[in-house]
Amino acid sequence: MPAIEDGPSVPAARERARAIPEAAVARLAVYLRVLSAMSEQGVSSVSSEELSAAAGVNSAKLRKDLSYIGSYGTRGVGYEVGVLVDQIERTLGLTRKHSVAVVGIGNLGHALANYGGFPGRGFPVTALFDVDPDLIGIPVGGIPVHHIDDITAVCAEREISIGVIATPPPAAQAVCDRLVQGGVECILNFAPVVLQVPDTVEVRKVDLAVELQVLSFHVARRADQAQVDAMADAREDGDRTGIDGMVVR
Amino acid sequence: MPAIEDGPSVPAARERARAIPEAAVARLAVYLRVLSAMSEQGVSSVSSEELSAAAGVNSAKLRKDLSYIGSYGTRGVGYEVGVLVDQIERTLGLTRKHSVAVVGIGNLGHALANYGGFPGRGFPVTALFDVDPDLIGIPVGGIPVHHIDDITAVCAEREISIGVIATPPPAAQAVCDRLVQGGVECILNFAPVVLQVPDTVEVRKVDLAVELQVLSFHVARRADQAQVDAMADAREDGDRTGIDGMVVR
DNA sequence: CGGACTTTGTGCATGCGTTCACAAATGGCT
DNA sequence: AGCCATTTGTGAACGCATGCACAAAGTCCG
Repeated sequence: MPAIEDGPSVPAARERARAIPEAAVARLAVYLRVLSAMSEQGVSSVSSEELSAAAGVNSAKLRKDLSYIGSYGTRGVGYEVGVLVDQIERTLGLTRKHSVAVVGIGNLGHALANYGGFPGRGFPVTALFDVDPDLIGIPVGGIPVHHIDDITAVCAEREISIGVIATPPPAAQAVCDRLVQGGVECILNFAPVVLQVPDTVEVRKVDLAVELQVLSFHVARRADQAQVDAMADAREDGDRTGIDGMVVR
Repeated sequence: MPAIEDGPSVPAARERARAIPEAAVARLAVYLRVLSAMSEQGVSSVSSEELSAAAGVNSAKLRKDLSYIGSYGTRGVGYEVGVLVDQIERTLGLTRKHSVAVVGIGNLGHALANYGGFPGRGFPVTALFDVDPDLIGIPVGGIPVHHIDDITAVCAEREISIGVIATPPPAAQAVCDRLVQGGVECILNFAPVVLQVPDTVEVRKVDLAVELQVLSFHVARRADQAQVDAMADAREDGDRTGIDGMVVR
């Protein structure tokens, strides 16, 4: 175990963080949840094979993902659940609490606010905002609702690090601008709008319509494939099938 | 023009669908929304440059994405908005309506049910399910709630093509199994659980906790980077900074 | 104590997706 | 009619992520 050794040690550990592929980060979060569940069930050790199966990924990929955060496994044995949980939490920055603000207390906003201390601890929702005068002042999920005009001030004051936008599309960009002005550098956007932000700000988008449309694409692809198959079959006995014939199986 | 020649002819048009990268499909959905908005504003023609800017992507990528669905642009001019909308809708399979079932009428389920005919038409929510006896029979967003024991029967009967899981984590797998048994081949999963499904079924996952944790990672990365910068500065005048010193700016 | 077995960590090849850069095509202008 | 400006469509290079396959490392058992 090296002493302090300055140069390489600390920055190396820090810069490694930059090298983790985005996709791997998302998977680490999944591993973390699985590991937490195991930990609660008293499992103390796990192999890459078991963990990867539980997380639904390839075991080699899992090991590579874990290697991004360091070598915490024991060859011939596996990983210690507790150690892995700690290391992943550290890598994901979950050792510090991140205050979350939710803007737009419609159906979705309600759902988010009531999550309370978000799934898998560590994300206290500490501020809510809306335009509707009827909502302001009334607590939702124990948290009072402020007017969106106060976003900038409140976010700056409470050092909000993550802003969640759950407003109707037309309001999203204006809300986003205020969040940014209030010092928020990470935004989770549920509004179906492409947000314009300075490149110091990180945006992640959850778009229901897109998700459904991607699924729709797969339904269509499947139907087409079934049709192609049917035509291949039909060709064998004379090709009697109409081009737009629908195949139900 | 080849006669039957097996492979190429009709299947070519169909197989193209299979060749569209998943990532491109998701972007097509975004383009579609932007285009619809333009169409409503009376814009009839658009260049790849304009459209890509509005969608927040590189113009070359946009053109390549559009090329996956065919050549519908005019060189020197651009694309006709209406044509593009039609073609994308066709590719995404939006010409047929896809009935959607939502399972789990908690906060999130409510939000989903009340979306009504989902953002950007074409996804009527036609069935709701929950376990809570108090909810059953009472309409939410105009749609009556059934018991989850009836999932299989109702889905089969109404030819539901997309199932949305918005239940607590422990219930998710069982619900999923019933949806699959009812003939649902596409599932949108909001529960933080890795679903096990036959590989004929397509699952897309929306995981709030993962999204937040990825953002958290970025916050941490940024803080670390600031720290590294600060240490580099400090080193110049003697390196007095403690290793775990936090840098607030 | 040594050998066999297990499991990690990773170099390498493969494949996919993104980006560049340019030829081909089209409309408008003189 | 011919040329120029513009913009598409795509071949090719690049880069990243995935998956394989194996050496290194460690445990367990006889």
